[in-house]
Amino acid sequence: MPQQTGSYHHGDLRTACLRAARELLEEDGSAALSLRAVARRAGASATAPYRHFADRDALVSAVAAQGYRELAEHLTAAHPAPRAPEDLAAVAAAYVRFAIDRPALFRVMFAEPCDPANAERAAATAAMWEYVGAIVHATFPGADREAMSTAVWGLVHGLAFLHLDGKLDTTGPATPEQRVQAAVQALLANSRA
Amino acid sequence: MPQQTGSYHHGDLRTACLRAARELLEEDGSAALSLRAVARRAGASATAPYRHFADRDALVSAVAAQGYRELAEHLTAAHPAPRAPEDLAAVAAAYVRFAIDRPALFRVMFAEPCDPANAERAAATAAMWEYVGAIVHATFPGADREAMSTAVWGLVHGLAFLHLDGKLDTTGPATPEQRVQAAVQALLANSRA
DNA sequence: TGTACATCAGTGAACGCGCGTTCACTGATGTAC
DNA sequence: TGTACATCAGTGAACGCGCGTTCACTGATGTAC
Repeated sequence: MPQQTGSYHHGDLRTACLRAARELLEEDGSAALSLRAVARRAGASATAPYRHFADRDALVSAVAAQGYRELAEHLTAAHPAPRAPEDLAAVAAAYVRFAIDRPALFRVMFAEPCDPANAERAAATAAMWEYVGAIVHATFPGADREAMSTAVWGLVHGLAFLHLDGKLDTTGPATPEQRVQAAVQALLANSRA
Repeated sequence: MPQQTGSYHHGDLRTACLRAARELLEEDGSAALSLRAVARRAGASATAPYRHFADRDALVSAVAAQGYRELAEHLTAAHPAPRAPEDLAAVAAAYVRFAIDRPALFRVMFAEPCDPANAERAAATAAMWEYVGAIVHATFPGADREAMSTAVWGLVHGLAFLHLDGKLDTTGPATPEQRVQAAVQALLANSRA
């Protein structure tokens, strides 16, 4: 029976690789992840990761999947049960904050071409949809759930990328959170008028 | 006096490189552009582009700038002078259509790390902001222009990326345009209720 | 408890690849006389 | 018009790089007796 946490040669190279990948992403700021660099950082030979990942794509997908889970936790922490538009704006701000704090990870999660059939990624995306759908439904019970979910995710996702790519004028004193909340509220307030 | 359109060795390698880059982007679907591949496709030696571009980044920025100009034209063509939310939804749909039809170019424009100081890119971004600001102001004269522009660009931008990255459930019969318009309208309609 | 064996995580050399960039060059074009 | 020269776009060899992946291997660990 193989042991999970034992002290085989490395101990837990799979976890070490994921941690190394995260470190590299955060240091570089670039979303480019190489198997060799990850192995190096994990203190293993260049080919050791092949014992744990079928190929480079599998490593990248595993990192992305981890990111999806963390994002879900981060959003839940921002507001456990959003019911009002203001709650939703807080979650939106948290989404953008997550992207700004982990730009390379966020790009790996969303802007990197990858195997679309990867089960871990597909499951994570589905979970994200379920989450967005649920809070949208709680906030706008009467709305077309699918359309509204698409709009809300689109909005926060776009705000995240515009921040990441420096497309927003950040010369003012406003924080990203303030900008996001102002944008969301402007949309709602104005369409009410 | 150097002639612009003459028949020097190649004629107009700069233009040929840009065209080659576009072809490669459209064929690959990948946003990765290499100077060597571009030169090859343009029928020149690997180093010929250095007569026209300082380095790889300059080439990529030139391609991106071209993309920004084309996007602006594309949006203007979708609706010359948007004044109502419906007009805006049409422009939003055009934005997403542009991204779907030229995914690799769109990624080069927005999701590729690049020299943020590049003048051509900065100018294109500024022009984009002016355009969005103008149509937002025409459609919602009373709104906070900056916040509303941020929200609108964020929304369409996010919808574009979610489509590009296959994060939307596309199993239904709806076209991307319909999905985008439904999303935009859901947001407006519901916040009115 | 001790020994022989099986497993398999990790190694390290090697492969072929395409890349960005440099450099001295060549040769077609344009220009001065 | 003809010749000598200057310009400079494009060439091709070469550099050093990091990459993904393969392969036969080694050696620590766990297991059966």
